[in-house]
Amino acid sequence: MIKSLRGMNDILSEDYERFTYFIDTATKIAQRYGYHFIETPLLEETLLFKRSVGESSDIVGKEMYQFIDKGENDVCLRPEGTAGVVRAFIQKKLDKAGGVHRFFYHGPMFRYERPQKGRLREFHQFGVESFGVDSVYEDATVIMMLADILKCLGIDYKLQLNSLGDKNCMPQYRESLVSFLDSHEDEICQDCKRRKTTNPIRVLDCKNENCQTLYLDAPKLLNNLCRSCEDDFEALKKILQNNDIVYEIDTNLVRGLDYYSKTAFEFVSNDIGSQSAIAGGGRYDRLVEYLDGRPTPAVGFAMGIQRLMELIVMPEETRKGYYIGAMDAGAVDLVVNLAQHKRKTDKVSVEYKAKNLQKHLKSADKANAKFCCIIGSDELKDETIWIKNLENKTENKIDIKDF
RNA sequence: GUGAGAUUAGCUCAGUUGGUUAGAGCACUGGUUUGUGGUGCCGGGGGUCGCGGGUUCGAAUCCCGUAUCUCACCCCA
Repeated sequence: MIKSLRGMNDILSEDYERFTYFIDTATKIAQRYGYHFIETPLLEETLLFKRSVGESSDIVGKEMYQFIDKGENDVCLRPEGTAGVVRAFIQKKLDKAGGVHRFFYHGPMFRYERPQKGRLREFHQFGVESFGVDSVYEDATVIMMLADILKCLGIDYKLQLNSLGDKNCMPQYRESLVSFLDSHEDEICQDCKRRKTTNPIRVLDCKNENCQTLYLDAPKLLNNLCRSCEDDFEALKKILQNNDIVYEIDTNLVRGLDYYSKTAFEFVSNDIGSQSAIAGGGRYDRLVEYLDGRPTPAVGFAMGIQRLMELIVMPEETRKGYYIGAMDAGAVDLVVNLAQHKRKTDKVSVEYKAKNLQKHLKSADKANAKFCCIIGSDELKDETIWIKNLENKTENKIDIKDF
């Protein structure tokens, strides 16, 4: 038997119901906030991700599905969604056009990782990107939209907030952190020694207990923000408070991708195993110019659909449509004919075999139909059809021509 | 990429110190005087016990390899 590749799953039946319910809900809410759908290719030039996500990240360093195509282009399957959207934004010259552009997207992403609960090699993200607004109100609005989506799906979450500073304060902070790490070189773990050179900020969310105790004395991001970053962060907290969004500050929250600045946030859940992040995002004011566009402020988020799936509270299922069957073999042709007619407007399931009433009612019930419609020998004779409403248990006979 | 555990019917799982034709519940299907469903009764189909080797008179059971899933690390949505 040929099986799907490791970490790549089919989505069907109940999963598909949940999946589309999520997409529909998130789409509806994003549109309320003025976002428009954008579809970008699954395959992009490798350089795009190297320059946006960053070579120091694990995603680019070891998790990309990268290969040389028949035209000898170095390409890879997208490991995340933002880079492609930014590329499209620049390619369509929207950066030069000015104004505000808000996009949402959803689709498969690919990372060559060891799969486990809530982590697949092919997984689906829903995300939004807002271009051209530098106001911190936009950061807050993006967070509130995400909160709206989760609330609408009945998902419990915790929101963690941090500010990563900008080009004025981040490099300075990075330096002071590195010199702090230098002075404790002998005490930090192997991973942190590696991070010190590749991506020093990442030491902050090291899971090692020794490291964490040590870093209590390390310089804090939030204490080293420049004036404008500081003001924005204060404003952000206030806006969220005014709009009843509960959050907690986590000075060690570092996003894994290089392009973030200022606002960084993560929505987490305790109910999905060790992969607790269900959505993450932040501001990335420098990314557009990194990718050769005109400098454009931007903010966005992405959520992992598979991680949300089992948390989604689905609306109660209601009976829908018709079940049509015959109790007399001679009525089957008529029943199929009536079903075709009814299908122009309603969901219909037909039973091709003649059965007794009890069997039909059971099947209709199983099919979750609202009406069970039967033609037996009596009905065949007087050209009527027997209809029972399975919700309120009322039944009646009507002329076939009125069905 | 590293370490640990798991894998038996469509699904959830039993299966004794290795011993005849590997079981249950649910699901599917047929029948139950062909007119009343979501909990009646009786029957039926369905498994190369993940895959490949090995030990043994004999392996679902023990050993080795391998694939996949799960968990932890790493990292992230």
